[in-house]
Amino acid sequence: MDKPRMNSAARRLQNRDRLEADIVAEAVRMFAECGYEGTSIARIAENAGLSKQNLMYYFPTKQALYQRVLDDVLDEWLERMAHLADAGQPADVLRAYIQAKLKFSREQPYASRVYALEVIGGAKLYGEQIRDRVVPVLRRDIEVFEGWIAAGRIAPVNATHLLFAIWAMTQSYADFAPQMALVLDRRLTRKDYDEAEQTIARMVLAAVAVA
Amino acid sequence: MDKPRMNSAARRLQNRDRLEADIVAEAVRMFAECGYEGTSIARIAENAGLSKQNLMYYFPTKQALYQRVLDDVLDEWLERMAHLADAGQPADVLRAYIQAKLKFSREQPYASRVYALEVIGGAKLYGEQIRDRVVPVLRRDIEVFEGWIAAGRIAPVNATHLLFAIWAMTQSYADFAPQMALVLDRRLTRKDYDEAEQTIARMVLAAVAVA
DNA sequence: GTCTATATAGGGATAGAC
DNA sequence: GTCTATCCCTATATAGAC
Repeated sequence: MDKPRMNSAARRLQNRDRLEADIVAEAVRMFAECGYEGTSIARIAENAGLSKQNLMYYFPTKQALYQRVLDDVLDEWLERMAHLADAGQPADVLRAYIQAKLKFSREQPYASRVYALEVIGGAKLYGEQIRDRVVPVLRRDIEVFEGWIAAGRIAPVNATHLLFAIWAMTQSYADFAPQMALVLDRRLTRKDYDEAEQTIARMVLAAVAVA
Repeated sequence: MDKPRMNSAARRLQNRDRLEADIVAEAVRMFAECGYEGTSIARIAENAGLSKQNLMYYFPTKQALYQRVLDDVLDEWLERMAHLADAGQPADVLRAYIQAKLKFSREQPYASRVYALEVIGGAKLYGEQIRDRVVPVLRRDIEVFEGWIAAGRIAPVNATHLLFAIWAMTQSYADFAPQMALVLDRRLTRKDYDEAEQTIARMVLAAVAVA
């Protein structure tokens, strides 16, 4: 991937991108585990392998780093969830939606948790972005459901609460995984996620009366 | 309620109980809004109407106060949820369970959120109590579901994931209420909770194939 | 861009008078 | 039980040398 003849300015930019990505990855993990206030930039820097002052060269304030973390979380999530409701049979779309959201919980648990922590705390630092980037997507999904109902393609359920339910069930496999692990007396495995997907899909599809 | 002839020792105890309850109530709210590290005992004390040093007379450390907060949250929750699965038709028990859990989310959103924050963070400070007090209850519920399946009273679903799903859907009406408010462009009302209850019950009952 | 040094604030916790 | 005063630590952020 590295072009040997790349000029120095481009190499500098690439190094910077890589370093920033390392910092953000460590920040996601720590913000998820310890919360915003419980995480110090010194420990993020230490775990990312640079000094606190050096980290602050790349991210001038803790809030800037936090915003960047949530920006990246949303970028990744929106990219994965895009175009899911565009077309197809309701049952297939719903199954794909559940599968994609659950996959995100499994593959990016820290991202899911950072987002959840922000929402639970009242979205005090990131509410505007949620309003601008997340809410329109959710509203569009609800409209898709309502279109299906109007067309008689699924049973008449409350589309808003149906979406909230799907979101809640899939999200909890990231957020509440620690409690699930205590109940199961072991960490969640890939098989658990597959069984979760089947159970959730069964509930949703049975409620809207499509196979 | 106050007996005029109550002796001074009893009155002192009662005042202490009331003051501690005020402190805990304020602590629940602040821990839910700002997290453990984001909440200072000075601000809890200020909002509860006493000095920081005086608060520390009643709760010697911040952790002690936090433990007390979670103890009280669990007490309240366990009391409300007790005896729900003891008897009755599966459909009635499931409906009552959903209703009770959802009512807790509506009436004690801060309690739900403090608990959620602790779990999301990996239950680092309260994991042992969750293991001792919550997990046995959840396992018993799962066994009840499995008993119904074995007896052919409900369809054969994955009982564990069914319970996780019910927990997730009801819990989210406390934890994710801020995001729901953004989607609806208004705060959740009693009517929203009623509609949520109907939608969740519909999903659960349809999945286990009982009316 | 990375380092040493430091400013400045706030937090939890303690001591001791009353 | 409540107050004043204070210790000690950690945190974010900044200044300036190299």
